[in-house]
Amino acid sequence: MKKYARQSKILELINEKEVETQEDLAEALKVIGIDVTQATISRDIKELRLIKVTAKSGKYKYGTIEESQNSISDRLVRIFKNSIVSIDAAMNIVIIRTIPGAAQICGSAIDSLQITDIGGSIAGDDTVFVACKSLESVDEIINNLYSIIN
Amino acid sequence: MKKYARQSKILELINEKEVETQEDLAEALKVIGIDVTQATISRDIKELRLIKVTAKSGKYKYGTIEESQNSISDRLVRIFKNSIVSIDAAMNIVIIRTIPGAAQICGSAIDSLQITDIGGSIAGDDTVFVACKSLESVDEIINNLYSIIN
DNA sequence: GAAATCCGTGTATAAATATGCAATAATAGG
DNA sequence: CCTATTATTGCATATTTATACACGGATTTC
Repeated sequence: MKKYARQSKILELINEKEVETQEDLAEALKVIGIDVTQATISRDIKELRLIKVTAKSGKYKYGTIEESQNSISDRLVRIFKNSIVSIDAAMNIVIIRTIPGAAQICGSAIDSLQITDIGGSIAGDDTVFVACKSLESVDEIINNLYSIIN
Repeated sequence: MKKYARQSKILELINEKEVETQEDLAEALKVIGIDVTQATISRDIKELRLIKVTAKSGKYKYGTIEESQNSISDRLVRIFKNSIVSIDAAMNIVIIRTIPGAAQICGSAIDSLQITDIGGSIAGDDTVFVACKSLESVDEIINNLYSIIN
């Protein structure tokens, strides 16, 4: 049963360097004396639940879910940036206008940020209403949102 | 700029049902009036940082990193199960024997479980030493480990 | 100890995904 | 309003990944 020793090595390898493809991985393994085909690696990767993520370079690389967690909200922030048209307020409601169809996703983005003093949000097609728990917190929340965009 | 509206829909779709391939996604989008090719979806998926995960059925499906977080340690537990040969103790050190080459990965598994009273662990090739903070906690920790295996 | 079963793997290939290039659309600058 | 620049997308295809099938070796069963 050499499978787990191999899988262990695979984890090591993808931690050490950016492995782009399963072929690459197969080659790297061959160097250290483990000789398997891409097919086997495909199966290992499935078992290990490894995922292909985009490295800083923009290239793909294999990684673990754990290590990718940092970049979670990253994604939302990026979408956020690109779809917000304006931010305004009416009493304790922050009104965010987005490009058409993007309100839902911006809503989720905001929710996932877990900003204190936000009671909740509701999103239509191009507008998100964010309910602030107090009038005092509105400005801060707006600033908070702006800071994400910039 | 219909891109973000589309990406928003993509997120909705993969939440609603198990989408296996990018082609499937393209078809589902077509149904709701969004007509794009697989190539575009590939790019969207890269931007959204969606990942292919194994659904309960064993099939692949697209998902977000967030939703896959539950299954994180899942993986480690599975490896754990399959590579542990024996668990024993010497004073405050729990000694875990694994199949050759699997000690490292088991060590990481244990670390990631964040069991209280474990000071740390060190792994060779087929043996892991787990340092318990007190003699009293040893039994409990061993039971803990056994329960994972079963 | 032969037969049946299971597991891990390679081979070959189908299936799925990523991408270079070109066209088009959106945006900005004057 | 026109031009330059940048973004978005499709098409075609290269690249990458998953898998059906077959096989060998272990393990179990009777």
